[in-house]
Amino acid sequence: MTVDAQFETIEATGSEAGTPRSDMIYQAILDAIYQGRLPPGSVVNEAALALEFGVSRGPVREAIRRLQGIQLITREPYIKSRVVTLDATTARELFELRMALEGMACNIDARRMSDAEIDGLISELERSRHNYSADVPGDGSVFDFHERIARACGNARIINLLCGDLYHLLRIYRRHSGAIIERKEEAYDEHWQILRAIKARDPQLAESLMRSHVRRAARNLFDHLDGENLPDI
Amino acid sequence: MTVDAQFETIEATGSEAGTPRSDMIYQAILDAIYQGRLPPGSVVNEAALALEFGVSRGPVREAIRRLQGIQLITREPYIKSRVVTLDATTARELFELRMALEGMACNIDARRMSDAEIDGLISELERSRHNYSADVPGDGSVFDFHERIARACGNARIINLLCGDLYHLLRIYRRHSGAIIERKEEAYDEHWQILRAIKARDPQLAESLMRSHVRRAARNLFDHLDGENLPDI
DNA sequence: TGAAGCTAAAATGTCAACAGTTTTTGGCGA
DNA sequence: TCGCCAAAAACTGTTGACATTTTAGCTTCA
Repeated sequence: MTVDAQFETIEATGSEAGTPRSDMIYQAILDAIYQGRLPPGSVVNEAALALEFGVSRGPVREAIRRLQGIQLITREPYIKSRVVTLDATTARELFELRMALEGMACNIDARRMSDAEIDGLISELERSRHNYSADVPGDGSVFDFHERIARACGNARIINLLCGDLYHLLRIYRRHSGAIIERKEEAYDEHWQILRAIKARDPQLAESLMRSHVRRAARNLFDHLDGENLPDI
Repeated sequence: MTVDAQFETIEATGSEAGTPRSDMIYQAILDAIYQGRLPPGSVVNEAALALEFGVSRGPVREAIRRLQGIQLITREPYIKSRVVTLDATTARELFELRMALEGMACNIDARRMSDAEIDGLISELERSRHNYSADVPGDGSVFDFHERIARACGNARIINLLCGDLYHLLRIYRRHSGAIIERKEEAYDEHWQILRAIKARDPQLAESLMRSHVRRAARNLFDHLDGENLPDI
C-alpha cells in the first residue's frame, strides 16, 4: 500500500519555500504514477498518502482532486479512487485527440513560426539524430519533437492539453506497455518531413503528415498490445 | 461582493441526498458565472461564498479548484482568484481549439455514425428550423447542433472537452458579448451542409465544412467586438 | 456450501480553528 | 501631494477532529 519510504516529509523533495504543500504533493503523486509505484488500477488512499508525505489529508486531497481533473485518477463520490486503467478504448480516444490537436498545432506552426524558429528546430532535430535509435532511453532531457511542435503553436490551451493532460497519460502508457518497439528510426524521418512541410509554409501538408505520424504510432502500440486490434482511426 | 441572497443554504438548490456539497456548490458557482452574478474579472472569495451557501470553506474551496482546473477561474498560490477575463487572445485560442476538435468530431462522425443516426439528426435539424431565427433565445432546451455532433463521435475525451470546458467558456462569451448578431440563418445552412457531408460518408469534407463554420463564427464574434481584429485563423 | 443481512472498520466528506502570505491601510518624510 | 514603509486586516493554505457513506468481515439461515 505505501508508495515508498523515500520521502521523510514532503519538504525533503519540495524545493521552493512558499510553494503550497498541495502543489508538491501533486507532483509527488504524479511521479509515483509515472514510476509505477502507483500502478494503473491501484487505489489512491488519502490518509495513507498523507501519512507517507508527513502532511494532513487536506493537501493530499487537493492534489488527488487535481489529478482527477485531468482524468488520471477516477472520481466518484465516497468511492475510493483508483489510478486509471489503460484499456484499448482509452488509448484509441487518446490518439484520436492527439491527431486532432497535434495536427492543428502543425497547421498553426506552418503559418505562424518565424523562419528562424523553423531553422532552429530543424538543426536541433538533426543534431539529436543519434537519440533516434532504439537504445537511447525515451524519456529524459533529450530533444522532444512533439513538445516543441506543440509549444511553437502559441495557443496556450492546445499547449496545456498536449504538454499537460495528454502527455501524462502517454507517459503512463509508455511505462506500462512493456518492451514496445518504439520505431524510432521511422520517427526521425517522419519528424523531418513534418518540419519540411512547415518550412514550406504548407499548413495542410504539415497537418496531414502529423496525423499520419500519430496514427502510425497508435497502430504500432496496438499491434504490440495484447491482441487488441485497432478499429479504424 | 455577495453573489445573491437567493440561496438560504445550498441544500435548498441541491437535489439528490448524498450528493457532496462541493458538487452542488460547483454547479452553483458555475451558474453564478453563467448568469453574470460573478462577471469576468471579479474576485472569487472562498469565505464569502461559504457564508453565502451556508457551508464551510472546504467544499467551496474544492468547487473553486475544480473551476480553476477547467480554467474558468484563475489560480496562483496565495493570490485571490478571479473569474477569467475574456480577451481577444483567449477567444482566438478557444476557437482554434474548437476548429480542431469539432472538425475531428465531424471526421469521426462521417465514418462511425449509423445511417439511422444520421437521418435522425437531419430530421431533427429540419424540424428545429424555426429555432434558427434571431428572435429565439440561444440557450435553452432547443436543438443544439454542435453538442449533438460532438456527442455522436463517441470519443469520451473529445466530448468531455467540447461539452464541458469549452462549452462553459463559450457560454460566458455569448453572455458577455452583448447584442451579437448570431447569424442564425447562415448557421442553419452550414449545419445542413455538414450533415450532408456526413451522410455522404466524406470525412474530410465534413471536417473542412465544420472548420469553416467555426471560423466564420469566430470572425463574426471578432467583427462585433470592440475594435479587436482577428489575426489569421 | 453459499448467499443474504448485519455490524464494525475504513475511507471519503465536512467543519472550525490556526498558520503563513498577500493586500490594504495609515502614517511618515520629502 | 506623492511615494515609501510598517502594522493591521483580509485572504489563502493547513490541520486535526467529527460526520456520513462505503467496504469488508462475520453471522445466520437455507
